[in-house]
Amino acid sequence: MVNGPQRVAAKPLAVIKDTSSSAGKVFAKPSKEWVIPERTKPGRKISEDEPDNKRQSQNRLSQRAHRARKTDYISTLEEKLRQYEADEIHSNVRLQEVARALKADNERLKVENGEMRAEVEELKRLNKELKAQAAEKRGEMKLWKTDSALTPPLARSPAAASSSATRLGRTSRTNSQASPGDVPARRETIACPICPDPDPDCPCQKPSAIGSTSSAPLAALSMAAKVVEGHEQAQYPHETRIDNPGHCGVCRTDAECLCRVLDDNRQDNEVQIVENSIEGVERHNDACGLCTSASFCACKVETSPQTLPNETLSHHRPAQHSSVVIRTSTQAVSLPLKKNKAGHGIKAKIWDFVPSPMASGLSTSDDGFASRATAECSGDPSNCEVCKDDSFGQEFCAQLYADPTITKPCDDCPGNCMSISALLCSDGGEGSSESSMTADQAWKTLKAHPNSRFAPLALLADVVAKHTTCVGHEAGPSFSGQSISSTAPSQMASRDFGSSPTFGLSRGSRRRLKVETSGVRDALRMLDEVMPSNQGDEPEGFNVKRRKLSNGS
DNA sequence: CGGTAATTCTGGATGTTCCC
DNA sequence: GGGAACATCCAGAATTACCG
Repeated sequence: MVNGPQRVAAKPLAVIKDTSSSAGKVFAKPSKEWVIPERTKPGRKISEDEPDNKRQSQNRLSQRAHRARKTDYISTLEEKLRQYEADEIHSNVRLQEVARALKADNERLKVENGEMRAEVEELKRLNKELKAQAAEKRGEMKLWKTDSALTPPLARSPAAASSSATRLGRTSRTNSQASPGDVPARRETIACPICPDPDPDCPCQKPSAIGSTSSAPLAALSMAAKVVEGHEQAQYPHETRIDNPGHCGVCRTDAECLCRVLDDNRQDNEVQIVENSIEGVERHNDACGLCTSASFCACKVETSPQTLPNETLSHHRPAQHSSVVIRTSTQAVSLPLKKNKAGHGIKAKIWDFVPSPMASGLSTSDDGFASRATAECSGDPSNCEVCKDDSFGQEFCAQLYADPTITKPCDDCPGNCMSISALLCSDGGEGSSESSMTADQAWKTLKAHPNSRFAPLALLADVVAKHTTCVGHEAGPSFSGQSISSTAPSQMASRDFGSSPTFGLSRGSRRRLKVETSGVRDALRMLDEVMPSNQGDEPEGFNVKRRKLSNGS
């Protein structure tokens, strides 16, 4: 019977959750020994009489099997649906957390961007002012040259001129050509309203005399140039700057040069690059449902990492730009359609069920399907390929191995396998008459029960452990999924199992546990008695009427 | 509260299709 | 052709709603 355990089991009317345990474990206890009359099964009774012919008998059995498969298929689909819904909720919560973090990050970056843009604007304004002052000064000097035929003040004192010109980043052609020892054929003089043809030795030609009138702007210019130079040096520390305004190596004056035009545009370009980068990302995709068109969102990073120039952002904020990797459990796993055996024209069996990777607790490989579909639960939580991604399997195996009844060494076991118990080990070996299954089959069977989520796994593990027998161990890498050679207990005697924390087996070896089906039945019976904490998990129309107790309550 | 019809659930019987 | 799988129909038992 497919639904046999649900029907046969007596359901407790109430359970008391004892939360007084210091370990925080919750054990369900019935408030009393309820004796509920077994409800008669509705519907047509199964006929006891043997069919007349073979065909009739075959069809009857076939139809029963077919209905069992159908029911199992539907229940499995319902379980998958519940898991998908639970995972969807979980992933949505995580996505919202990521969205909140990214939004805060975005706001912070916006503020920083605004500050930086203001700073750039300020520097550009200052740069223009300095250029205007320099141009004005040049025009003034030209005027002096042409109109008064007088030498500019800068040229009168080689030291002062050199100093000022050096600070301005340029060198006077006159001074660079004249060595200190040379006597110029005609010294350029400063125009003097008193001396029509001033003598170079005249006090009016002394630099100090004119310094008060003309060197002040130059000093300010020099100071401003230092400010700009310092800023540029800080902004482009990797560049070696030549000590002149045009650092291209070609220009020697402060006239228009391509290198300075490029310098002026560089700051604007830096800002523009960042803006274009972000806009490019924004234009790409905003279909996650959380982001707005003007916001930075992980979905854009996730979908188009190539559109985000990492070097640009990391150049500006390498330590603050948080990288976000979203890995939700509800990533679309494309389940391959079941292929016909011959590839065409062969009808697949309707109720054959291919367990999904999620439902079976297996992770997906690159091809999107279970790569460990043939893996088996070893029963050892520290050495199990199947359970390592399955919380139910991990917890159950951990409880199973933590059970005090199975940590007791077994003196009688020929392989020192630390069997479940001496009693079970002595008579529950390979030759046991009790029908049995592997640990893998046991926990899969238990997990398939609808109430497995609400069950106290410690109790389940305890029940199973009392019906579990060690039948030897398997050597070899259990994670590889390759065939593992079993070792007879008699062959295990010479092995050293003493050093491993997991039952004395070295990593890569695993025990072979045989679980009696009676133990699994007991556990299933326990699961039948577990009252789901949330009745809303029950699928609609799922035998709601049959839940009514026959005692009239 | 008892009777009754409607509904639901379950299983058997039969026919069809497809594969080996 | 035999057998398996499936769909469909039908019967039987239990449950439920309704009414007098």
